[in-house]
This record gives sequence, structure tokens and C-alpha cells, in this order.
Amino acid sequence: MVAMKETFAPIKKRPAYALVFEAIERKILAGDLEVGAALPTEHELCEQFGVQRSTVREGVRLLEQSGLVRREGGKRLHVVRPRSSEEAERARRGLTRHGVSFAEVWESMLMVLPQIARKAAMRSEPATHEALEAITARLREATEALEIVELTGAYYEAMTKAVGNRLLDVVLKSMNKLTHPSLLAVVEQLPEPGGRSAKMQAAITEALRGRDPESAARFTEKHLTDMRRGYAVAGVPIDAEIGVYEASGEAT
Amino acid sequence: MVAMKETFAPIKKRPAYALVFEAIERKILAGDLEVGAALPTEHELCEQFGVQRSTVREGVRLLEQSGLVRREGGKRLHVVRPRSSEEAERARRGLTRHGVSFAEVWESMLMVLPQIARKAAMRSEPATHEALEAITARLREATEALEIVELTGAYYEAMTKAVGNRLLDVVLKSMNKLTHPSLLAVVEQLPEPGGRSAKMQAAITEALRGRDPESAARFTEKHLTDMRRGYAVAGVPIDAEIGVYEASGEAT
DNA sequence: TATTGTTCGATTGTCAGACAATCAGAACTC
DNA sequence: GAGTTCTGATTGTCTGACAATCGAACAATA
Repeated sequence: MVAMKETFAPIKKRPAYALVFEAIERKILAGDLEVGAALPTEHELCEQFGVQRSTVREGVRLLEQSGLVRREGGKRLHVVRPRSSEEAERARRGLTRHGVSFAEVWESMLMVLPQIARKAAMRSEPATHEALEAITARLREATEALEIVELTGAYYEAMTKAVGNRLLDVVLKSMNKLTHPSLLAVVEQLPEPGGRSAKMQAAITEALRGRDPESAARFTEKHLTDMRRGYAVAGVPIDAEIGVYEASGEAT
Repeated sequence: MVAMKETFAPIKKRPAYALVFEAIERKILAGDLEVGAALPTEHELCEQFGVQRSTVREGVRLLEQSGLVRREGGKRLHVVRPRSSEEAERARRGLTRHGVSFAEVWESMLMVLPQIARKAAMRSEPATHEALEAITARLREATEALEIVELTGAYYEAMTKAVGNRLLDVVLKSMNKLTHPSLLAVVEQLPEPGGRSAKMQAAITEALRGRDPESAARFTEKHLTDMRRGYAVAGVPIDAEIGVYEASGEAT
């Protein structure tokens, strides 16, 4: 026999710890708990929610991992506004597990970075140009592969920052983090890897300074294709999944 | 007096639950626990780690929130490969808390989507075109604002899927989710909002079918600027922070 | 005075053990 | 063989406890 059709929605019985998490999350997202504010103690949360401390703690772990709060020093939890590097790190993890390949990341960078360069050319100030040149100067003297890779990333991150779009910040930082390990492998195998990058950076900075979006985009694209060619030369497989990689470095 | 300078690194004593989390995470990321595999039971984890069940559970909550595992049905935890929509949702949450404004999201979309259209024009197959046309057909008959917004998003998501780049998938889905609430507000206030979008979609699909990257990009850009103009007409503030918004819908 | 120890309360991290609810599968009944 | 019941395993939650650590206030020492 045919029963009633779609009369009842599936009943959802969520664990109490998840409800605790969601309740606190809502309060934070709604701005009810401001950035920097301390959460109530676990005992207080127990009373307010009417559940046991172990339950509260499980919910708090969810909060902690979601990046909404942080333990300042063995002490009480505080609401934090995440830094873009943390968002990027979270995104990197997710995308890594998602099985994204280097080839996909590179393609995306090629699509995005020249556009960012265009915007940067229209918006960047002398302070930015000086910061960029400082990075390039350090790159010229860098010898360690790790340093070269990080300065290469730092250059584009600084350029992106000049655009003043936090979403782009996070996107670019994520991509940088994703390419980091493979780029490291490439740089380690190439002769004089920093020199050519430094030249390209100088050209890009010059274009930015001259408010020349098209040149900035062109040089950026050229740099990226250069780097990609490096993959072939160094024999680093580009279609491989991105594997485990321990992050390093701090930033905004 | 000046003491020794930076002689000792700060000692870090991590809680046991964090160690539990990291240990399991490593095992998963290293591929030691494959996608689909079940985690040991909590009791087994207790024995293996030599800690109490409440400690294990706190660690498991961290895993759960990080998206590495999921409870299939009140039962044991399984390692999952996250779907791109989940990654996007995670990114949306983070970016929302990061205080990203609609203006920033729109700018990013304007930079990225036309490029995606280009690639799609070069790579899309008839199956994609048919899927896109099906979406457009539904859009023509849609009357509810929610439906219109979701079909608009679905169109670009389908187009992006044709590019075959999972990173772009996630990025675009995140942007879609971020614009969702404001777009909803816009659509609700405009007269005949679906009609114009449907026309633009038809034009884009035609360009894709004709493998005409430039037209595809141009129409996409036009559509986006159109929509942005809608914000002004509807009086929806574009520089406001993106606030709380309850997601809906499922996908890949 | 500036540094160093001491005490104390508050809070977190961890432990030990218990029980109800639920699901999967075995055992059983017809 | 189909349906039903029982049983064990597993999770979600509770209860209560204790050690470790941090903040602050205060005392002691040079």
C-alpha cells in the first residue's frame, strides 16, 4: 500500500555536544560574543546548558577546531578573529585531503594571479613597492631552497595584500601553501633558481610602480609559466596528488 | 641586565586529547587509514593510546570537526573524502568570520568567473551543455527567489565542473555561498529577476558550445556586472560584512 | 626596591566507572 | 524463508573525583 507521501521530515536527534557547539557558535557569529571576549567557564556552561562537563568539553573541542576560539595559555577560551594565514591553512588541509593535484593548483594560480597583478597595478602605493623590493633584495641573496620558496610566496602575498581584498588574500595564501612542497622540490634541483625569479619580480614591481596593469599581468604570467617549466626540468610530477606537508612560517 | 638571548624555545606541553587528534590525523593523511575505512572503537583507542575514554572522545571531536571523519549513522566513525561542497562550506564559515564584505566577494568573482568560462569553453562537452540548458530551463520557470538564486549558482557551478579543476570547484562554491544571502535579498526586490539571467545563461551556453572562450568570458562578465547593478537598484549594501546565514542544499 | 618564594582559589585536563539508547547481527519462531 | 526477538557491541551521557597549572595576592629575602 502507498502510505502518505512526504508527510514527515526525518527526525534528527543530534548529540548534546553538537548542540552545545552550535549554540555557542551562533552566539559568536551573531556578534553576541565579541572578538577577544572570554567564554564562560566550563562549569558555568554546564549549568547554563544543563549538561555534564564532559559533554560541554566535547562541544568546546568542536569550537576549538573550527577556529572560533583559542586557548590563550592553558587558560580560558577567548573568541578570536582568525588570521588569513590560518584560514588558508585550514583550506590547504581540506584541499589536500580532497586530492587536489599540483596541476590543478597551478592552473588556478595562472588564472588568478595575473588578475591580481592587474588590480595591484591600479591600487598599489609606494609603501607596497618598497616592501616588494625588499623581498626581492632578500631573494637575490637567498641560497637556501626553503628561503627562496618562501620569499617567492611572500612576494605574491604582499602584492595581493595591496589589492585590499581579504578573500583574495586567503585564496592566494592557500594556493601558495599548496604549491609549497612541490616548489621546494623544484628549487632544490635547479641551478641558480632565485636569480631568474628576482628579475621577474623586479619587472613586475616596476610595472606596478608605473601603474601598468597589462605589463604586471604579463610578467606575472610569464613568471608562473617559467616556474611551471621548472617542474618539467626538475622532473617533479605535476599530476600527483598533494600529499602531507608540514607547514612553517607565520604571517598576518 | 640583558639575559641570554633566545636561548630556549618555549616548551610546549600539549593536552593528551590534542595528541590523540594529531596521531589519528597523521595516520589518515599518510593514507594509512584509507577513505571509507572505519576507525577503531573508542575502547580500542583508549587501550592503544593509554588514555581514558573521555580524552579519546575529545580528540575525536577535533577530528570530526576538521572534516576527516564522519559518523555514518549513530555508528562507528569512518574516514571520508570530503565533498567539495563541504570544503566550500567550511571556507564560507571561515571567511564570514574573517569579516569579508560582499564587495570583496564580488570583485573576486569578477576576476575568476570569466576565466573559468574561458576554460570551460575550451573543455566542455555536449553533456555539460545539456546540463546547463536544463538549469536555464528551470530558471525560466522559477518564481521563488530562493530557487532563482540557487539555479543561478548551480549554473556556474556546473560550468566550473566542466573545467575539471577541483580547486576551482571549491573556490567558486565558496563564493557562491558567500553571495547567497545578499543575492537573495536582491532577487526578492527586483521585478522579473530570472528572465534576464536566463537570457545571459543561454548566451553563455551558446558560446561554450561554439568553443568561443572570449564570448563566454564576456557574457559571464556582463552577467556579473548586471547582477552587481541589481544591488544598487535593490538598495542592498555591498560593503557590509557578510553575516550569519543558514545554508541549504546539497551537492557533490 | 626588585626579585623571589608561598599560598590559595579558580580552572582546566584527566581519570575511573556507570548506565541508557541504539544498531547489527545472531538466534529463534512460525 | 520471512518475520520477530534476543543479545552484544558501541556510542552518548552522567557522576564524581583528583592532579596540574595559572593569576593574583602576599610575604620574605637580598
